Amino acid sequence: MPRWEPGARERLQATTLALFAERGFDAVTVAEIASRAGLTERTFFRYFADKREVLFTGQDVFEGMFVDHILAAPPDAGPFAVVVGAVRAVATDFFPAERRLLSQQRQSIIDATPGLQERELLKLAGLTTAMADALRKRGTPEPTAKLGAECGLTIFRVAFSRWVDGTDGDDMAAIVDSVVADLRRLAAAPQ
Amino acid sequence: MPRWEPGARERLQATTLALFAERGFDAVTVAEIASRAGLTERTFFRYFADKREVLFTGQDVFEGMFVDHILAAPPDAGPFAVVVGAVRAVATDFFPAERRLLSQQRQSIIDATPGLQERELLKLAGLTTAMADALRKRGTPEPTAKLGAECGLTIFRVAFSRWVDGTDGDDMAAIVDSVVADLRRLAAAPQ
DNA sequence: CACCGCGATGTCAGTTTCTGTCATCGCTAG
DNA sequence: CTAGCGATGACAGAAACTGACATCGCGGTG
Repeated sequence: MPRWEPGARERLQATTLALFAERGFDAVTVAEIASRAGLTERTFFRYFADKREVLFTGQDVFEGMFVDHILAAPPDAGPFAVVVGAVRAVATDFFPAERRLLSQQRQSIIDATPGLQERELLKLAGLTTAMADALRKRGTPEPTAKLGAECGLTIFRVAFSRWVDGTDGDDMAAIVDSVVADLRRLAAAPQ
Repeated sequence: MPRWEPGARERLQATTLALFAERGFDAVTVAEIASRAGLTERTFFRYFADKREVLFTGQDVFEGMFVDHILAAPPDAGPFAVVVGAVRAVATDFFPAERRLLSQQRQSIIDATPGLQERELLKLAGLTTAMADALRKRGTPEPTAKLGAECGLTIFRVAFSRWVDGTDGDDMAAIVDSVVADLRRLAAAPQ
């Protein structure tokens, strides 16, 4: 028989989510998480850089989806259209209606704790630089690449928060389209 | 004679900035800051909520400038124009050419440390919600208010980073205008 | 089969950030 | 003169992390 139960990382993550949801980020100690997962505090920190990071694993995969979509877009498409397409595609793939309750629970944990909001914002900032890099790789020049990536993030953020709220339907793609339309109308308004 | 030297807060802030610039955020302990300022660690935490917060004092004043400009705009102006006007005005008032080197030094400290970037992003997120609230107070309806505020932040961020880089001239207002033009062109492009 | 080394985990000690609580003592109001 | 206020110190302690080394199943090698 193996020396330890397998799946340490998964156990740690599950325990963490449960405890955060139950009592809030601040009231949960790493020692407690580890103990409930049948592990040691030290082992927790071998898997996760810090207590917050548990909620943000797989960010690189997420980022990669955006980047892949941007790089795979037709070469003659404009940067705004490319970014919007990537956001719509990822939004649809990554956030099906079944996932809404899970996202909602995760988001309510984050929204309740400034420290977790900070981490989320940092990850999203990483996403914009990844998108800007991808745009640049396609030939988009510099002021526009950064700006396009920021717009993409804005669209994503606004759409995601509306989707999680659940007040307007469940269709993430439709919400994205609606936000894009709002944004274009807004920026097109006469100065 | 008074029991203690006056200006504890200012001493702490000055010492902190100097030490961060000299050796980096991580290599400086709060105990050391306090000791160099002739105070105690405990007193440091009475003035600043945490070690990072020293770099972000006066954020409420900064936020207030944006809000005031938004609320003072002519009632018939569109949300995008209002936000752009506020960004341009604050940018001009708050970031004169003389301040560039100071901003540059501060920013290089922040950019060198993820923890400080997190805090900066949180403060900027607070700025957008403040701007969105101000827009709403003017009568801008909900999807647009949030979106307008996000656009304002995007413009500010991009313009500020260009200004700090110093590659294109020193005139913050001109940079803001250029970024706004880029953004409008970007969003206006055919899908 | 015996052995050896790898890899995941444990153990322990230590640093640093941050908090609660109470003591100190100039200054100011009455 | 005295009482209390307000800024600071002193101290203890929790909790988040880190570094160094020990443990020991397992898998491969001879």
